[in-house]
Amino acid sequence: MARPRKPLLSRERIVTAALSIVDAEGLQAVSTRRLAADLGVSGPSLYNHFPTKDEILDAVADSVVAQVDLSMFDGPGDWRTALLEWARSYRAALTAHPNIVPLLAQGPGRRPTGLRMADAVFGAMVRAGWPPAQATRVGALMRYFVAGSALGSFARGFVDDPDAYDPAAYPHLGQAHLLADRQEHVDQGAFETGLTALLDGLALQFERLD
Amino acid sequence: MARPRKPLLSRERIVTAALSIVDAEGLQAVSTRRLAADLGVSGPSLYNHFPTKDEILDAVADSVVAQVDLSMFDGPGDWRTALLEWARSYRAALTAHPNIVPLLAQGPGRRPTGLRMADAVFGAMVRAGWPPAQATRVGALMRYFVAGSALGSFARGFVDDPDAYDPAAYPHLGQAHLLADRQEHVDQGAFETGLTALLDGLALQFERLD
DNA sequence: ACCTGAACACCGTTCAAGT
DNA sequence: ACCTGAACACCGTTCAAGT
Repeated sequence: MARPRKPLLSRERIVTAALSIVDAEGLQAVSTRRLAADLGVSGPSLYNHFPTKDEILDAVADSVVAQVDLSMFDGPGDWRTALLEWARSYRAALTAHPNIVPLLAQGPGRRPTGLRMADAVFGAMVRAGWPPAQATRVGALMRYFVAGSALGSFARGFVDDPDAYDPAAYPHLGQAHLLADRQEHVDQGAFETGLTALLDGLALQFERLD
Repeated sequence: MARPRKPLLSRERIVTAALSIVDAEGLQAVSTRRLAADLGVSGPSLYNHFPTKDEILDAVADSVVAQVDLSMFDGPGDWRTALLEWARSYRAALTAHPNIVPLLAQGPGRRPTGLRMADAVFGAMVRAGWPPAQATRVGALMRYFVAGSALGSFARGFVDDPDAYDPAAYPHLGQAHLLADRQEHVDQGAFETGLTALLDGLALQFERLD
């Protein structure tokens, strides 16, 4: 074929196709040859649009974080409600693409949407009366909790097999295998419980500021 | 050489060597050939001790989680102090081997030390008076926070270069490049602030139980 | 500028062969 | 049982060649 009049690829098409593979078959299923085949081109073509495979996956992670709603930080709402809504939107974006979450480990700093998010949270917290140093911490610790909840799905680890758990070794986990079934439910409950606790605790600290 | 009288390898030696590579050069530097070379054997030898490379890395992750102190759950202390000390020990174990953290994404369920940890937390919370359903959530949400804090080091993302941050795009991040320097400090502060908030919030929920 | 096939150095894993 | 070298199908990436 050689060069067509109109480019066959674009960064956007590549990112979309890569995310499809990640969602359907996991991170490890993404190879440059496979991704290119899905797009109807040959492997090396991708290098006209991204310098490395890692940067493709970076862009995929960025596209997921871009789905997080940040509008609650513009509105007139109080900081607590804004953090609550942001955390839920953030978690929803991540759990919609769970296979991508390990990729967020590299930190959001270099990714533009991660920066935009950090900026929005920090700005809103300062506007609400948090001192800048505290505002930085609030943004970071909320992110820890949300990322951890999407990443480390506590219940996902439990196998749906009673024989997997020796009661002598794990005396309190007799019912652990039941959790596999209700994984999403457990995660959801733990997330909401933790979110409430975190915001309650931050409210106590905010009261003590003056 | 063929088979020696005494085995050259053991699961433990393999895990130790793999962790050294992960710590020094990152997850991606671990290949079966490289790992075997560090151990003075040829690549396929590893398959006498582990069925796959993934299981080697799983064992490495397990060995890190095994460093977490759980003794505070046996003692006579209150649940809040136990959770506080556990969270710090947990975070210390993970931040000592930051490159391993993305691997924890697969969940702790299948790994024996992760199960032992879940069992200890759950048992101690129930003993302290938390209803079982809540005790499960408490264990999970604490894990979210600690894993997230080790994983997503908020500050790590910031590049130590003022030009990296266009003030028009990120109006509140003018000083962001300063964070790179103080990354560990920021993370530490955010972790402690979040930990206090989380425990304060859980204490409020605990009071409302009866 | 943007795509191609060929090529490079590397992977994880299998397996027959050695002791 | 535990190690070896050879081999398989794959990888990310480079590059000269095509339009």
